[in-house]
Amino acid sequence: MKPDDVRTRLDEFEALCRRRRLPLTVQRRDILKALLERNDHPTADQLYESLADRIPGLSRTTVYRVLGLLVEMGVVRRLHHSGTAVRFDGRVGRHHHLICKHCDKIIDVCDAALDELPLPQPGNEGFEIDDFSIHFTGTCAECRGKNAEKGTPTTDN
Amino acid sequence: MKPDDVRTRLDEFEALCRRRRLPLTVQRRDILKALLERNDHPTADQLYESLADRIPGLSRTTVYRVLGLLVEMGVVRRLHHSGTAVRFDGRVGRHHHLICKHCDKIIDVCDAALDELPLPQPGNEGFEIDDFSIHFTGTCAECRGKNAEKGTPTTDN
DNA sequence: CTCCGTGCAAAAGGTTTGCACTGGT
DNA sequence: ACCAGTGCAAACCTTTTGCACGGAG
Repeated sequence: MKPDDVRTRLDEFEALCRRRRLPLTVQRRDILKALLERNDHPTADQLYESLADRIPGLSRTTVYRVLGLLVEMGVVRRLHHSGTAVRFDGRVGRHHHLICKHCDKIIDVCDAALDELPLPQPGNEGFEIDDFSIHFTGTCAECRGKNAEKGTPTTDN
Repeated sequence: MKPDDVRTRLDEFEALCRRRRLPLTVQRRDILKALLERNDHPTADQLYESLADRIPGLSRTTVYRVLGLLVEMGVVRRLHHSGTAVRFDGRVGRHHHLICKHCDKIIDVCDAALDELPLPQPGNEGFEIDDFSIHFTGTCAECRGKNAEKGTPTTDN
């Protein structure tokens, strides 16, 4: 991410912390900064490694905790957010997924129209695309029911 | 998956085993069958639990090993196949990913045309879609180079 | 007899939790 | 002085590995 964008995002984060009365600690700021500065979707451990020398007494635990907080605040995202266990899919053909962000349920979408979308080649030369899969995120019927009862459909993640 | 489809898939698997001179053991067949019969993208452990009483001495290890074999054979798929560690993404806006199936590298795709695709609502009533993200799988420039040297572009995962 | 798949147990990551300490307010 | 964030260590969960047993060719 470009330095200017990083700065903007950090400022937004700072504002968000103030609004939520959350202390903006060095660790929080630096972990977010380190994540924003790289484009390679690092793991918690990779972030820890890259920060360990800059923030001497930094603990892995803190990296995990801060990342969890950032996700909860909506400032960063988990990729493949299902707990930690790998999930398997018996369907090998092209198909897509509905992923409920409340209960992590994954529902198959077999829709020929989606499979045949006229996909523009993304400008990334050199990458040879074999296949694709669309991940729709949202709220499943079941969780909608539950949230409707509570009257809080705005459970932003 | 419908019983007929399950049967078809199991037959294909049997044929594939014969072609590869791989023994079609009870465990292999039943683990695949259990996966095909459910639509909820189970974890290895969930499959183990559902099979433990049907196949008495079944071991978790075998479930993991057989699932690995099935993936390698192309009969089933891993969802979010990056190793085991969770990866984080600093971009929270709509964007997409190129995922190299050789080195697991993830590259961001920020392409307005992709973001604005006229997406048909999948027929799944009740699911409220907030957003989506397209996962393109293939081979990154770097790995293409490596495989070209080796002359073996068929490093199937 | 040999080979390979399996089961068990132990190891190897990755992530979370309990508890004490510390820094800012 | 208080509260929340942090660090350390240990626990926990998922996955892999080493080794011995047993069944099929």
